[in-house]
Amino acid sequence: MVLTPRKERILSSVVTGYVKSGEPVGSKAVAEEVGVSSATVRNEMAELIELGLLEQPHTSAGRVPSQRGYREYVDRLMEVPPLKEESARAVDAVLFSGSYDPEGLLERVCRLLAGATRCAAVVSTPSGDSAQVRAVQFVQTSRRTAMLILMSSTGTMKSRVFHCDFDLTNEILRVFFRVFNGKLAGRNVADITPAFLQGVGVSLGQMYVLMGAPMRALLDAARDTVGTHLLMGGQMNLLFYPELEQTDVRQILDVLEEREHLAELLRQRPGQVEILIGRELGRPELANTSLAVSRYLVEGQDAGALAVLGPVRMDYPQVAAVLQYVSGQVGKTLTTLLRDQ
Amino acid sequence: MVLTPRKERILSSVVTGYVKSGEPVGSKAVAEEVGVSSATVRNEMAELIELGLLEQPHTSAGRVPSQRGYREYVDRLMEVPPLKEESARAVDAVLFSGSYDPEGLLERVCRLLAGATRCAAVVSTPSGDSAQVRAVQFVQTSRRTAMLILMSSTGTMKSRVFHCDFDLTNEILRVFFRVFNGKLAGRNVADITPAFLQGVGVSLGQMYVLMGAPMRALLDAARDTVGTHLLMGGQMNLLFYPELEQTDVRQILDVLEEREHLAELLRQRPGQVEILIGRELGRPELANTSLAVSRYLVEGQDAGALAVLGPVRMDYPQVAAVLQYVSGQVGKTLTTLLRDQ
DNA sequence: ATTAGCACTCGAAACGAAAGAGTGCTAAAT
DNA sequence: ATTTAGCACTCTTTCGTTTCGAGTGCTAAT
Repeated sequence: MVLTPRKERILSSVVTGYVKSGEPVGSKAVAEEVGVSSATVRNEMAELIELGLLEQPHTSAGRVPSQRGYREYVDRLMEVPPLKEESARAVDAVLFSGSYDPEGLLERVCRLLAGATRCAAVVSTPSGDSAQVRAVQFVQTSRRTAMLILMSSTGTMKSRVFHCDFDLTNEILRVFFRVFNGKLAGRNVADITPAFLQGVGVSLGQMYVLMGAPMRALLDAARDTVGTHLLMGGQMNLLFYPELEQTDVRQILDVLEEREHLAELLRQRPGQVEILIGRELGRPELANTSLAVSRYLVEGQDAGALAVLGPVRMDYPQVAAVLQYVSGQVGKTLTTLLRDQ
Repeated sequence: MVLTPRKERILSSVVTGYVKSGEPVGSKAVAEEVGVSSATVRNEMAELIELGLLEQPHTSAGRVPSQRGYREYVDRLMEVPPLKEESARAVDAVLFSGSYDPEGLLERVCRLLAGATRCAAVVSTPSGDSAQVRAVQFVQTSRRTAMLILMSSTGTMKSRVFHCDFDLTNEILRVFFRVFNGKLAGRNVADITPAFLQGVGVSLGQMYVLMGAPMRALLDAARDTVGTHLLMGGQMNLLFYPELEQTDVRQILDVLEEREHLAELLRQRPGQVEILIGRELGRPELANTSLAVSRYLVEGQDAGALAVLGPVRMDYPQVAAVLQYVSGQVGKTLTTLLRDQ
């Protein structure tokens, strides 16, 4: 689609105007911005409607961008400003405050994104597909309970408390430690399956009966390590947009609870902010929303995604700027965390 | 306030009718239920208005319970049915599934309450005021990072990962272990303050310089152990009630974010379900909501609270039944967990 | 003390007119 | 060939009016 420069300016003006006000934009307001008469603007806008880039709620109303119009704007017209110095500093502050584990970091990032964009934020944690078992630790927590900690090569730590119906002596815990680390160290976490543990069990002979509880805990922790987790925050921000009715919001949130579908949407090309507009999201419930996704890299490898869900009438340049900066910083920080190991 | 039995039946009928429909209740509907003519009901309702137990949105509309009317209903008229067998079983299933740590359990309970009542749920964890340090464990997680785990006598475990700018040898971790457990075991967790750690530091001499990071981690973990935590869930359920406008919901949720105020509201008498109605909550933003609180006991001691926040037009008997049963079971379960230690 | 009957009240829904923002089109100007 | 001024037209919004009906309050009969 090739537009004359003036049509581009008019389309941009309609988009920014509508994003700001939420009201259809009249030819007069656009004319002032573009510097031609309102009649000219009207003629041009009529053609933009022909092209399917604008819409008219009804004759004699102003114009509103169509979803294709937003697409054109996002793909070719908008400029993503660099993040303001002070905002960038605020982001960094959040990143470097607090704990040293990836999941905690990403949780803070999720809240940050929600706050900075006034939208709902979704963050996916790195998948642990390729993670290997670094070590398994046992810590006694009471006479008959202990905590199992599974540490992986990707820096995650997952713990589970388990309960045995016999007293856990130091002796027994040492045995657990020896057996688990002996069999597992260096293995792919993804290999820890019920079948695999069955196999381990057989080789243990009678000792196996003692190890049911820790094995269940291990399995659980492994599943947790391998899987991608979705963190969400700021869902309430969607209530701020009058074009999203209460019922709409409820439906949107229901869709967000379908983890598989959401995870699918986050699978975008890494390297830039990808934006999905309205019906492009493939769900009628989300037809009035847009999703901006930016994947982050850890050690140069695609690892996870940061995303923002808001109304179609979203401030795309602002959101893109935030996502771009934050995903870059998240990637760097996580890489450092990992390198350090 | 003494009401004739018939007035009681009429008030009950108005409350249940209004709770069910959300519409003002007319004399005809009540008449059918109570078995007298609508004119009689109208006369009685007029007196109930005099008494301040009912309200009339306008002449020629049906009646609506006033907040005092709800109060009367809740205090004297409603009967709390025992929880249905199957519901009780569902609750138990949630309690006994999953992990063995109190916080995890209470999180599940929170979700459960939200789902079962279609309201927002708030759960406070037991305070660790009186907790003593059972042990401090260190687990190496990478060359220069380790996890500190603080286990308390109340069964909680809080962990923090910390980072040192020197390599953590086994030797060093053993020293950490000896020092921390030597100085802390058996002490009140609440005593772990910056000042106290300063004191410990002085007695360590030069070794102190190594211990900054783990001490900060410890402090953080201790704060976490001592403090009461508020878990919340199902905030979105409030969107289901048309009488709560979008803006109202937003304000309500803002108030819920004020942890101190919320914690204050949960400080009720243990032993029964306490219900606060509308303005009794002391915040104009909450004037259209009610809170039902039930505190749970661990080892016979008041420990924490389960609560449900919904519209004033709440199904009080149902909510009370759920809370009563769940808080009983939570108390039992946590007590067992603790005893086992 | 209760109830039937009935006029009355008040909000909600339906309708219509007026106002106003913004358009589309035509003809003049550049 | 573009651009613009001018003007009639369209469609929503707003506001006042009317209508309708649920539900009441009161009175008189039971």
